Amino acid sequence: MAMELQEIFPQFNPELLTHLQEIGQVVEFKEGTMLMRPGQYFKNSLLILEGRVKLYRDGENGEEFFLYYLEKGSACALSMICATKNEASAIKARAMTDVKALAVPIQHMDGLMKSHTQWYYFVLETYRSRFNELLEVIDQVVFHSMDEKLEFYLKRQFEALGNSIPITHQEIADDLNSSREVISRLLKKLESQKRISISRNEITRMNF
Amino acid sequence: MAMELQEIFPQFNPELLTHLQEIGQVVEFKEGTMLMRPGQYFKNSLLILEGRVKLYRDGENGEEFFLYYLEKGSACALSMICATKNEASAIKARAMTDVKALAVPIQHMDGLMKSHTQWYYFVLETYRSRFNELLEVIDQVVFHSMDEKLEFYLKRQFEALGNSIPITHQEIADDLNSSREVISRLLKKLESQKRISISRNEITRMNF
DNA sequence: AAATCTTTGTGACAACAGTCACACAACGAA
DNA sequence: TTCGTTGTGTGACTGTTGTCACAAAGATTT
Repeated sequence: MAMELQEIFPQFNPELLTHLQEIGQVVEFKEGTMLMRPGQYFKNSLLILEGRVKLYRDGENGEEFFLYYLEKGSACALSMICATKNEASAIKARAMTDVKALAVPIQHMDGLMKSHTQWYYFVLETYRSRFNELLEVIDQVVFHSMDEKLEFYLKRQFEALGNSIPITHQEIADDLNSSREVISRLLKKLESQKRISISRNEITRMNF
Repeated sequence: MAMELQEIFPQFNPELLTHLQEIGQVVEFKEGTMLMRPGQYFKNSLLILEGRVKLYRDGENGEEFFLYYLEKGSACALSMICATKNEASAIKARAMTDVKALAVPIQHMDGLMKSHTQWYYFVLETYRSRFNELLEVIDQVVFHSMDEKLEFYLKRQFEALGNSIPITHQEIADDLNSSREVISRLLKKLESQKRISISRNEITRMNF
């Protein structure tokens, strides 16, 4: 486990890693589990050790809009932010695979920040990159039409999941807050341009 | 000036305030000036002392989408984030009024974080609230139609500027990345519902 | 007062996205 | 195999938003 942690967080020095192991606890989530629900309070900040977590923004009528993924080596910015303020979260997180994470109780956050420069940088960098990710999402929804949003979406999925995404048109539609028919049509267009290939439950990258 | 700072940042203790005054420098911006352009690098983190700054996200074709305002007592999250990472910014900031700000050189950020708990909380709180603000913006553009976006927009303007907003329909359209005609029509509808009243260069709150 | 510029109002139309209805294909279970 | 379930394809229609053209009202300058 010491080895493991060090590989996942190479930017942390041994003392910090040891400290994290002492105060943290490894927790596991089964695929499909919700790690976080809107309105829930945090007692821990989560560092992802293994697996993939999908973050959504929740609409008032149960819609779910895809924001970004968290993977090995990243932390949930919200769990850190809300944790420190003991505030309710505004997003939903679902384990896309079985997930292993290190839960660091929030009461240790202040101490870590002060005693470990690397932790402090890590937290700031986490905020910064999530913030930028949100800004990119805003770009997409504000300045682009559905076909461009879909391309952006697929690009991000390919980056995270490889050259073949196991997903239904309906799920894409949900992630983009659109409708299945629209997505199907746009996918057909991309397929006819030889940029992707479509089969049941799967989209494969070609000239993308 | 000591008095002034203390009033604007009542959560800071005297030592922190003194320290900030020593290392920081008061800078002024005339109305209309850009405090920040996309691609620009930061050397300072800005604390707003006076005036109102409008933050935009920039589109690829020169569009500007309104994100939020910064006012007295708040800091630019981006200037702190990007500052610490020495990264280029992705948003535009324009002084809506004459603005006075305290510029804190980035090389002092680490020290401040470590030596002043209140500064550390301030920075985290700044991130947290901007982050939530972005999430709310995403809500609006993703889940709502133009008339609802306009209502949300007006609500925020009324909150920031009082019961009368000096603005043209064209400017609103730009802020929402829509078109003047659409906004005019929707405003007319709100006026016919007695929720606002419209006159040239001005929108006044009624039952809003 | 006349001329000009800016802002707002409005109808007609086009384009895109969302909805409905329904057919059909792929897959798994009985 | 057959049946039922899930996923995909497609045409017709609707509603919202964006665009164009132009008129009119309100400011400002001369």
